[in-house]
Amino acid sequence: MKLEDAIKTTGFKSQRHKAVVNLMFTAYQVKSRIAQLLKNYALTPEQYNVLRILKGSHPTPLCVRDIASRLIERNSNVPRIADRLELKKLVKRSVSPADRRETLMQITPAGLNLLAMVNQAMDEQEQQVANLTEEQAASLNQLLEDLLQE
Amino acid sequence: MKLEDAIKTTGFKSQRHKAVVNLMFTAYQVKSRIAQLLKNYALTPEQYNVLRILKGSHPTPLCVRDIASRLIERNSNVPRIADRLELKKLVKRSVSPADRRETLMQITPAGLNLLAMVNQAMDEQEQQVANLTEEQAASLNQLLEDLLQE
DNA sequence: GAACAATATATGTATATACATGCATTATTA
DNA sequence: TAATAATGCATGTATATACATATATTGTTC
Repeated sequence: MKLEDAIKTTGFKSQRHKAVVNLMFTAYQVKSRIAQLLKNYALTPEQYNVLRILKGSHPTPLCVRDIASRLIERNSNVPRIADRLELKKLVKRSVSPADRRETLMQITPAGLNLLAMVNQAMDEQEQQVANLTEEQAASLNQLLEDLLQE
Repeated sequence: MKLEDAIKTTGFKSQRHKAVVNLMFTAYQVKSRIAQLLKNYALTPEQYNVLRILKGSHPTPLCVRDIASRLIERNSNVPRIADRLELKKLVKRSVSPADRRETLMQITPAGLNLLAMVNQAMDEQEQQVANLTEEQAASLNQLLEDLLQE
């Protein structure tokens, strides 16, 4: 569905104005599609992101601050996301011996298995999530980078 | 800050993959900038969007369903956002005479005043929120539209 | 027109965001 | 080294999202 129809707008005052709304709309739609896919595995997008980060460093554990610094949403509350992942036995936590203030997190074998299944499903549906050629994607990346420059 | 530095990633497997992450990241950054600006007026982005929608139809009131259908985030809980706006006396609610199931919402003069101030601040800072020329914005709009096509 | 279905909104619960505060631990410095 | 500052995380509160359910009202149909 086109943006104007989706949010019942008749017009934008400029392409720039439309682009800001379009950016929010498109990000929301893509996130929703990903969330739907993840629902089959009882994961939220945030839990999935934390699992991916932990897989990236596996078997080396990461402390809470390290995980937070790799998340897009900087105010995500990693301890509470970790609570839910730990309940599902997808990660385990331990106190760092080097600095007892730090909580180390590590993905479990169950977490790795689940992530492998999710990633396969993601790969299979990648064009349904975001239908772009490599050339279009490169253009988009450049524009998004420009957009944030002040 | 560049995307790779911001989320401490060393590489993406494709431009397409990077574009999906970049889309989320950029939308989050822009929304955060807007949220910061709105904080000066004690509004959340969601409250601001509802106010804008009500201003668009003013003085004609809208029912809850009409507002929801104009929001990007379709699962926003309009009754509860309305609770907060009503507490601040920025909107008023009434039961529809035509259909007593419907709750009509209308922006108040105080709401219109606040919105006028916010919109002026937005206009003054628009390049800080999203730094794009009209040409770049048009390209971005086309790419975002393509992205969602299945 | 009574019974049932559909609709509109409100409300409840789980998760997440945004931000403040508190506690334990480590680092600094006088 | 004792006092203080800084750090890392957990936890509390307000708001929002996602979705299920409840209630009131309206529409439909026999």
